[in-house]
Amino acid sequence: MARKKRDTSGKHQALLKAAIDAFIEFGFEKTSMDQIAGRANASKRTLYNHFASKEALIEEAFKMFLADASQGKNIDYDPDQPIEDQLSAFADSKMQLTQDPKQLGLMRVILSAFISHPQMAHRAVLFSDSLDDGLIPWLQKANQDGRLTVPDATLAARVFWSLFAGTFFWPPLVRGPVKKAEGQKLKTEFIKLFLARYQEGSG
Amino acid sequence: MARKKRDTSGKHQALLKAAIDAFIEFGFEKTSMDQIAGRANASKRTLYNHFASKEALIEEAFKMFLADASQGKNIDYDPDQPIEDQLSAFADSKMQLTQDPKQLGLMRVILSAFISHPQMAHRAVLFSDSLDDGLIPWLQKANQDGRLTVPDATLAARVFWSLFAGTFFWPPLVRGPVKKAEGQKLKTEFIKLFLARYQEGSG
DNA sequence: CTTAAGTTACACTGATAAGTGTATTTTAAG
DNA sequence: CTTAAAATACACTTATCAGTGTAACTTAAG
Repeated sequence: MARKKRDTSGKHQALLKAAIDAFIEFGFEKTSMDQIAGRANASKRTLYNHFASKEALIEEAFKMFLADASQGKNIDYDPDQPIEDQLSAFADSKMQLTQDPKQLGLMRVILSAFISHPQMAHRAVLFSDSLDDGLIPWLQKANQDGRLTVPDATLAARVFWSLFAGTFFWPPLVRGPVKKAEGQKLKTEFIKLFLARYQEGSG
Repeated sequence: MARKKRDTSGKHQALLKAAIDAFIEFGFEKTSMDQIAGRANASKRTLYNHFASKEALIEEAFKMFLADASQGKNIDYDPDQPIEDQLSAFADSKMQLTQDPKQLGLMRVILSAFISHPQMAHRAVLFSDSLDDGLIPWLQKANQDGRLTVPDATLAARVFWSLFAGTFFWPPLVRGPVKKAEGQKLKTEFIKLFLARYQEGSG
């Protein structure tokens, strides 16, 4: 006889959104639960009815980030498109992650939480790492197609991601977005580097 | 007639060291000034006589880090040594930065402080960036020597650092050191990539 | 309308912590 | 030894904040 149960997902989302916005603006440590409740036009008690603790909030925020980040994760292999154009498009889609101030802000918050709350560190593997996965099948297809020579697609994907993340993912977390013109120049060079190794097939 | 002035640098260093150790162990936010003073066997008042605030302490710690990091910054070009061996040695010296748990801890603390205290962000440029400088003169010499084709040594140095930092510098800050065997495999691949582009001279 | 789920207001606990003021004691330079 | 610099003990102010308890109020489902 489960009686009445109301849909409270609206409040739930509003509270979570308010928390994320506040974390981005003031940082995790400096945001109080009162602030969050106020921002969501809710009472603190309601906030605690939805989320057991402040940490539960950042956990939820992290889940949202992961969901967002895996959007547009895949790169579709197109046999008729130049290899470098496809790689370039893939790189662009990843670079957007740290070009959007909102997403960048959220990533900073999460990064900071990982660093100062070692209990969360076990989740840290997911941060940034799964971002290269989408490239693996693409590399395998390009390899089968004879347009690249990639004996180990997993390794090559990690190389590609290391190269890009070392400029377009990690540094912006500390310093803010990379400048457009500079970014393009580096991106072009990175792709040349990648193709120099995997296009002609050196041992 | 400046009278007596005693050398208090001993206490000063002890306090700073205690602060750094505590920051590494508990994190910046969770370390109290009382803890630091206690750890240095000093009174809190003395701590405040040496350092105006908690932030002054992290600033000092950052200066120490910069001093340490620029040690062994240079790579000496040797015309008789194989190119890849020299690059490998350079890479090793940089990789050590994040292999030492103590240094890694300090970098995490500093990174976290940068992220959660935007006032310090203007200093963030120095974090990680100057690390590739030492490579530029080496590349120029190798270029003059005809063993590499590097039209733009600054660009190539940035590429090299991006490639390595994307695996050996940034991720360890979040997840801890890279596993030895895996690290060697990736390092080798990175050097092959670098040489594929800059050894034979593609446009 | 009835009623229980959900929300609010608000007071409160318990704890931590940055930074200061000051009188007193220790230490080392001259 | 003398004396001023440096260190200490310690009480104190001011503030913040996570999380709880509870009684009253609002809302929507049946």
